[in-house]
Amino acid sequence: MNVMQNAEGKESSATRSAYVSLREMILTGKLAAGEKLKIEQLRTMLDTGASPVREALSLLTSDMLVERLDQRGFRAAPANLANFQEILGLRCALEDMALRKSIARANSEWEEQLVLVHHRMKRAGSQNDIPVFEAAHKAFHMALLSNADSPILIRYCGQLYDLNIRYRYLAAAGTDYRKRDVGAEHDEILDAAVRGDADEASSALINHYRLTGEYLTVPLSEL
Amino acid sequence: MNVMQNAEGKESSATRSAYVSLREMILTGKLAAGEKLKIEQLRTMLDTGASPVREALSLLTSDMLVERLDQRGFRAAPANLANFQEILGLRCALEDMALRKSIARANSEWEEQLVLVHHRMKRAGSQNDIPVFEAAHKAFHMALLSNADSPILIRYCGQLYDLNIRYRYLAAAGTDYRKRDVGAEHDEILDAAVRGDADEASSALINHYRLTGEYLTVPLSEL
DNA sequence: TTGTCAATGAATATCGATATTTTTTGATGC
DNA sequence: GCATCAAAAAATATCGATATTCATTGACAA
Repeated sequence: MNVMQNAEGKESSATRSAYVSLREMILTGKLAAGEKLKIEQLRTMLDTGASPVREALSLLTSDMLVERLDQRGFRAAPANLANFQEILGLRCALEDMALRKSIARANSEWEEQLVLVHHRMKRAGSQNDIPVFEAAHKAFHMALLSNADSPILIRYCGQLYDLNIRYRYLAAAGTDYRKRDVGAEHDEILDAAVRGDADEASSALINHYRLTGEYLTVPLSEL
Repeated sequence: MNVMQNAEGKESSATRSAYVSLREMILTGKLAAGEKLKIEQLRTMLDTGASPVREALSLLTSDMLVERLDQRGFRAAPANLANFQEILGLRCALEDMALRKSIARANSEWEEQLVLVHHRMKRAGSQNDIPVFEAAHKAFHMALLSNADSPILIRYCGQLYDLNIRYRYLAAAGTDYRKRDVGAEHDEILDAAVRGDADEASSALINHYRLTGEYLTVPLSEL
């Protein structure tokens, strides 16, 4: 008894379950930015012991989603406009680096992977399945960088991606994407990447981020 | 009873003590790269309970000094030449960014801080007090970046600095610094930074790293 | 009023024991 | 010999209880 299972039915530890759940709750804002995270409260919430909760929170520290205050427990990482803008700027710089490295090492296998992941994202988008689209969207962006042969850089980009997601949820109420054709932006990035045009791909990617940034800055300025 | 104390006599938690000790042991190679980290072994080694050890190891995951294998415990992060070269390259890119931002926002307070920290480093160097010099050296390099107003970038640079230190220890046996005048390299960086010459400061800094990289690559190529 | 301090309540951190999982060992059959 | 699989051993992961620390409250004195 007491064996945890993940989505695919594979067994998983209580710590990992807690990690995944807490991560989700922080990213989507179910646990608010800056909020104190009490062990007991989370323990009952997730129906598990204190040890897995503490360990999961310690792990979330890596992702900059949780802060650890010595002898004073944990809290969800605070959110504010300056932090958002820093994340946006770093993403542009680091993903530019990673994308250029990826393109410099381009091969047909990577290009095929890109096309595939892009197709899945489009399909999920047309079916209006938000959670699936979100996963596919991240997969697409990470696939663009995946060929850079630089695990640490990829790790940083992934972290920043998630931190950015969080602000999307924070600003969700005031956001209006209607004036944007996000699909076209993605197409442009994909085309340039497959074509091997690093400058074009990078500027399309950065443009994609800057636009998102502008959309989010207004609602976030109230933080 | 059972109150932990840190160097300054201030109280500290068992988890923090374990974190600091384990970090030190991994950075200096007392715990070898790739080595399995058994809880029981560390528990007796640090004379503390299993919970603080586990939590400390989870925290060290943030720093990429420890890997967590689900249901299979922890291990010290592996080390190899490719990893070292990635770290070196990323340091050059990220510290270049941070240094330029720092210089762009230069003010007299920051410049004074630089001069002060540089002085302390020189003094420690002339006194041949290795541990103090190491701390002062890190303080100098971080001070160069500290004015960038970009906490996440600083965090990344600090992580990469520590990861790099680890390779210095790994390669220590075969390293020979005699042909280098590291002090002069530092002076050059400081001068350019205080002068506000970003291009000069950045190239001096990168040169400093590249030289270190060359010195270390030979002994590390046996890994 | 304001500041200090002790007492109380709440939450964190840690321990020791146990359940669970992985790894090793060794017996068995091919 | 070599693969397979069950039992034993080792290590991890988790629980429940307790010790420790932090936060709050209210009395008392300046």
